[in-house]
Amino acid sequence: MGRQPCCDKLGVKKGPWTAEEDRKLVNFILTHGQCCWRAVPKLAGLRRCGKSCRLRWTNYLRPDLKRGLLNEAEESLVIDLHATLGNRWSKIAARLPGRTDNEIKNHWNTHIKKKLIRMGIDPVTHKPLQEQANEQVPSKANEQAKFEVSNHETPVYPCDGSSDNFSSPIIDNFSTGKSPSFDPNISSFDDPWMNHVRWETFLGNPSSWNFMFEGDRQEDYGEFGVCPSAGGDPSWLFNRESTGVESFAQSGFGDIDMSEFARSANVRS
DNA sequence: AACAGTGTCAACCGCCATCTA
DNA sequence: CTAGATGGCGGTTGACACTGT
Repeated sequence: MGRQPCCDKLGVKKGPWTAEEDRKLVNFILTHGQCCWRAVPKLAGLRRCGKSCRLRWTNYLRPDLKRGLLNEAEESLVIDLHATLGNRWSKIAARLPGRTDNEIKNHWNTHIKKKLIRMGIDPVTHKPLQEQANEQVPSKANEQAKFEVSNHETPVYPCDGSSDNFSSPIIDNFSTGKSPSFDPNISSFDDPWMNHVRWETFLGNPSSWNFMFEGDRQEDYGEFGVCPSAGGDPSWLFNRESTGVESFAQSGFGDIDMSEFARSANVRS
């Protein structure tokens, strides 16, 4: 009846992942693709729960991830999207190529929330904080907020639909179906790893999957795994059926013509 | 130098909708 | 049809780093 449990609770390791575990997981996924997470730990030789493997992959190891803090455009976009979507981080993340829901959630809680409060905006409702605050003698925080608003390079737009004049290049791009932060003609990957695995490199030339990490990742990982199989078939990147959701190539490079993508990678669609 | 307080973020927890035997 | 597993999601935690006293 039903399915088998996702993992044997006994003997399952928890806590931070080691470089060795990361290497095993990445090697496994590059070889077999994202399929049944329940089977991943066993097949990859990991004493981890499948759920933990999925999380580690999606939040940290996926090659299409951007690293580092969100830039101003991304931050503004998150604020705009949060105004309409609320705490649906996965939905918000889907609009920001290379960013994960966890990352956005963390950034919201540690940076944006405080920034909005300093600016006198309720981070939940996106409306100005209570009128009583305005009636009080301007506090230091309010003065600071005014200063920040007047000096903010990326204006904070009203998000409650109250302004008919509201126009954001970011949101405008969405209305036309264009991603605001990803231009396939320009390398938007400031991460050395991502630069290396840019599609024209690793899809067009799968043998290039053998590489060394650069910069700070090198000491953690050393030599990366090999290209999936001798043939280097990257079709798993496009295998929607296997996961039931968009693979990372599709979700991460959402605006690229994936049929062209697939053709160049000799992948059956 | 030692300690406390604060910030950051990776990872876990628990819930829920969906899937499947 | 149903019980139970899976995958996904949002909330929370805890370890570590950093800063202030």
